Amino acid sequence: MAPMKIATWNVNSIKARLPRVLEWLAEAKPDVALLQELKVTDEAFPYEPIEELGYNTAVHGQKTYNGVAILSKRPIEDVQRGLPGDDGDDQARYIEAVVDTVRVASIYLPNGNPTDSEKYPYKLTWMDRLVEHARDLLMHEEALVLGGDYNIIPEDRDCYDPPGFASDALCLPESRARWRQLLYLGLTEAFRARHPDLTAYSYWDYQGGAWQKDNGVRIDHLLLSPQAADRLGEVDIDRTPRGRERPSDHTPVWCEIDDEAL
DNA sequence: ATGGTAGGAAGCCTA
Repeated sequence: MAPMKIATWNVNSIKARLPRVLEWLAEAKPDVALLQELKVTDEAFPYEPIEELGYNTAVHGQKTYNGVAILSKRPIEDVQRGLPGDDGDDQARYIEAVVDTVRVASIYLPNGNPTDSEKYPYKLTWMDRLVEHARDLLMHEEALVLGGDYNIIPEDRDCYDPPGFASDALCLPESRARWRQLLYLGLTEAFRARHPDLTAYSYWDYQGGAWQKDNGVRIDHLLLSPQAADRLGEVDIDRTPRGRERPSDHTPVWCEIDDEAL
């Protein structure tokens, strides 16, 4: 079998972005696509044109805000909606499922700005819950890919203007400490593992000509369990969709998971 | 220059 290509993309409204998503699926042909910020309910998700391209779908939608999905050319099994750890949290930011030999999740981690609002502590406690859930998942000792918009700039070199972002929720020490907690569990960040010295971004603001100036940040990530990291093939950021008409402000990040060794 | 742009909802919020 060919390697499994797994991509993550914050589409910023699946309705507004449908032409961009369809052409990207047809061109990039990911086996699994982890989407975030759908901004639609489950009922309003555009299943038909996506299924016509050969994708199965698992959606955890929400009106106006949030919403995540898993698209897969192979069957989707054992779908789990919502991040465990707080039954009172009704924001649709997490969906998990098994595809072939790999467990995958599509994650839309809270932004956390402004930091003097309740949004910042929500981000931090959400990350605490993610750390706890990742710890549970790693106990299974299986191939696991946690992909999504983490709203975390891991290091200053992942940002075009570190001083300008120093007090941003994407960079603050409490946010980065929780990001490192995920890494300390034994998760491997795919892009940095494959490209130790590269500067590359996955998000550019719509404002101020950020794309044209390459004023970007790298906040979309793929975190791999040891069993997935052992099978890691190529990793890259596909800048093409960001340069098109009516783009998302994010662009896809993808990796290959090779077949299991015999 | 505490602006600017995009999306969705409904005349503001989120990013």
